[in-house]
Amino acid sequence: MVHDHDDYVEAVLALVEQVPPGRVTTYGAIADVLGVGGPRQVGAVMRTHGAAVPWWRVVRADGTLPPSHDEEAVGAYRFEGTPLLVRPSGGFRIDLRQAGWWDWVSGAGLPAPTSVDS
DNA sequence: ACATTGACGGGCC
DNA sequence: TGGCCCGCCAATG
Repeated sequence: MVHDHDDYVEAVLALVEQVPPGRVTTYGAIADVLGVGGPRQVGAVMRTHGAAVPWWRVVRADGTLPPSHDEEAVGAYRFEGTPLLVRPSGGFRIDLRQAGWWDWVSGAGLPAPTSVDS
């Protein structure tokens, strides 16, 4: 049960740890699974406790990179073979269509964000 | 109690 | 695709 602050933090980190290499999830998806709070709360947790988990596997809903440390994140993506979409503008973003992960062990049931489809 | 802020999201143009 | 605006939710000053 996610009642107090500490439990919430642990719940978030636990979900992030389940995301396998080469795949990513979003702040919103995590908030969705937890059923409480919102994407911003998840972001707040990652800001302070993200270092303890593979934070680069948590991106924004549009596939853009998590703020800061994008250099490190890119290295990790190349190493893990995370599907990326290169943009003419020079940057890139995660290809959520392929790398998206919302299939938590039996967190079950909670539907994937509709924004993820084609 | 009110205003501001943020590792966010979605609708619109 | 990209930028802008508004809604969200909790923490802070």
